[in-house]
Amino acid sequence: MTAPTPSSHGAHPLACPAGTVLFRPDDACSGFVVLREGSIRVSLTSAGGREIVLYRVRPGEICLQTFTCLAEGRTYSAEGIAETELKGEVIPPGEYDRRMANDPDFRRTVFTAVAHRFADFEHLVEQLASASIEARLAEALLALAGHGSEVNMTHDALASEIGSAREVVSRQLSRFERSGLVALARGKVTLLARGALERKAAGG
Amino acid sequence: MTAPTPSSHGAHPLACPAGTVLFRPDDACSGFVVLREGSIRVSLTSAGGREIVLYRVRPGEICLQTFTCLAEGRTYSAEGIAETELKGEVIPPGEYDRRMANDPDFRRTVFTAVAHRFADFEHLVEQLASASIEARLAEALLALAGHGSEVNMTHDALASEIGSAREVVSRQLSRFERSGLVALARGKVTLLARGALERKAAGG
DNA sequence: GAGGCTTGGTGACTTAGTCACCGACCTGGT
DNA sequence: ACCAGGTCGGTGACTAAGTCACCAAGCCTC
Repeated sequence: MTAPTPSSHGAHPLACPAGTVLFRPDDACSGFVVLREGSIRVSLTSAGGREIVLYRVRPGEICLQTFTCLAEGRTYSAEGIAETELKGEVIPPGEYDRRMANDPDFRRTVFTAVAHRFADFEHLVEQLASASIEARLAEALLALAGHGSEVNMTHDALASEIGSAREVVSRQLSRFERSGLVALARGKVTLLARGALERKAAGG
Repeated sequence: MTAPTPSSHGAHPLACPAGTVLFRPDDACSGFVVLREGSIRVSLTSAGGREIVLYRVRPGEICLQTFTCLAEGRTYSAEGIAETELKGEVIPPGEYDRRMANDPDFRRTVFTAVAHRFADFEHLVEQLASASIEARLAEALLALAGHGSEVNMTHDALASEIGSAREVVSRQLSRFERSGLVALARGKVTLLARGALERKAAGG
């Protein structure tokens, strides 16, 4: 998959530091974000204060929220935060519409990205509806560690990743630690046994 | 919102009785369904046998599964069943691509529908992540009853609607019945107090 | 190095989900 | 009509998950 190539006309540059709030619920959408560098975390916070991370936008991917807002002319319903420094372009709504109509490559890229996101969403629903905390946490740790073996996040942040509560995550991490699967330190989880975690993630 | 107008070329008619399985996980997608009459229930069944209804396709709406399959050239990941007799057309993949490229109205309709579906999905995730069974069941009953006041479904089917278990639904329904919110009969729930149910659905 | 904030740990409790089982109801056949 | 087998719903007992209240350890700033 390639990122949509930004047009030289209409698009304006996007550059902001880590921690920037890009959008909140009820914000109007200022344009279609084409990310070149960095990572955006998109999350929902329910009435009870429970937060859940829906997905992350990385270079070459799209922000589904933004797509939805542009297609229906509505406001955002989730929150988007820059997890790292961001670089990219913002294609304003008019320009976005024009390119969707006239640029087949752009259109195809957007579609494929939307479809892909949807598959992720389905996975999220399936996990929420039927996977154990043990499995969801193991999966999240593996995903967040990437190729490395460290996850630098608080238990609270991990709870948001899987849509659960901090205490629940703490207790599950303790169990993982006692089984020798991870090592714990303040704000950090070190994976010691990927294989075993993968088995847990698969529900074994 | 208007349904995409079927082309006189390429599309072939769809007509099948209630209960027909339209697609299962891993099936290839035979084309884009434009529904004129009826209702398709799309659900996921996880490894543990837990089923959850993702959404229903009604006239003027689209099947997101199908969109995903066509956009990425992949197989289905969920199951689609005709809840009622269906009438409509199937637009084969090639024709679908052509119309997405050349027919702005068709394209806009598909986009809007995809965006709308996504909003529903987000709501589902939010509910799964943080709403109580009481609230989810109340909401489901109100949605399933529509303008009427009867829901002709078994407790098992209701459990699939909210991604829970039959026993849990039975117990919650008993509580609703004791509070005078519903009346219960085999395979049927009658809503007696919509207002109170609406309050429950909102988390009150 | 004291005070305040963030992070994590824990016990007690509530809510939800699972398992096993039973009884009521429905349907079709004889 | 009666019975057999299937579907549907109810229930007790247990486990898993989420909530609430609180405390202790680390960390940061002044």
